[in-house]
Amino acid sequence: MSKHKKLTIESTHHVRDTCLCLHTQRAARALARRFDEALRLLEITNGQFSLLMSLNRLDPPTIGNVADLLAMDRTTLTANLKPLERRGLVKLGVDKTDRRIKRLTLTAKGTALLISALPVWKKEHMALERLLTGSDAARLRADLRAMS
Amino acid sequence: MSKHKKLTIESTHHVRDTCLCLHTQRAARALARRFDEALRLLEITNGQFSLLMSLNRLDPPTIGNVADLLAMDRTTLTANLKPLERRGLVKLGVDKTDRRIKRLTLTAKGTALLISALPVWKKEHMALERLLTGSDAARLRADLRAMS
DNA sequence: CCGATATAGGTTGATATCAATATATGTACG
DNA sequence: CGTACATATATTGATATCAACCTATATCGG
Repeated sequence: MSKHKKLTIESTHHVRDTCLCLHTQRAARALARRFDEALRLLEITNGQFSLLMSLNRLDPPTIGNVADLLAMDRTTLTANLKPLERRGLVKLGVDKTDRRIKRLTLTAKGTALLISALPVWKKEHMALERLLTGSDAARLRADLRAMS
Repeated sequence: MSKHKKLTIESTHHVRDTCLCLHTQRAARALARRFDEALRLLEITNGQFSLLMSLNRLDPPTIGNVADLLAMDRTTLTANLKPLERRGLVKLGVDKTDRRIKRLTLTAKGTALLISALPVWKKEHMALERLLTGSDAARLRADLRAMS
């Protein structure tokens, strides 16, 4: 009996209109394109910007630290670091007391890049927030965090 | 003068805490993992589920139609269709009156797959919504659409 | 009909994403 | 001390993502 169910157009519309995963993937793609475009002159992507930014700490973070912060698989982060290391924006060093651990540090070049990227981010983010008039950006962020 | 600015920890924290692009990418990764995991037994990913679902229409959509709906680059969609076509879930046909256009249709196998995926999606989505207690899911969806 | 332009889609190359799996190092217990 | 377990990271293979560029088809103006 249940094998012979039909797939109605209505159930498709319901998924399409309510699925928070789909809505989030859509927004993620659109926002990635928007910020990639804004940052293009600096030759970094939105993801590289966020990753580099997360390395600006007093104590150099580990791969695991950053992967957790970005809600990203550790192996994805390993892959993402490669082009940044190749370009001399990031340096990987082994921890002194635990040789399993790698410490990630921004190079001077990486820091300089972030300094010039900051106003670009600021401008683009203000433009983005203007799309949310009537909405509370803080609540949106809280919801996104709750789903992460 | 402005060349010698410093990159403060505070500005890093500000970006990290407010950037809607970063928050959305994080949530998108986490939600993708969550739904990929739920759908694993059916051997489809969240993106394949959304893509297949968007083909359930009376008039078979074109590549461009679906790419717009998913806020996805046309060339990405072309790539995503390949494994689905290989597995016999989707069929690509040329439009009769305009031979530039391809029409995408679900096969019987694709439809059957969606029918068994629907309750999985429903269960997982309800669990997700429970993470948003105290928030309005409709407003969250509206905000995500506004940024797309 | 023909040349210019526009539209639909595909191809290539780089990076991104993750599961499954493997290696290396550290820790705890017997 | 040494074996078992745990932790941190890397490698591989598949798919996802997009920009830049390319091809094929349609349409429009003359």
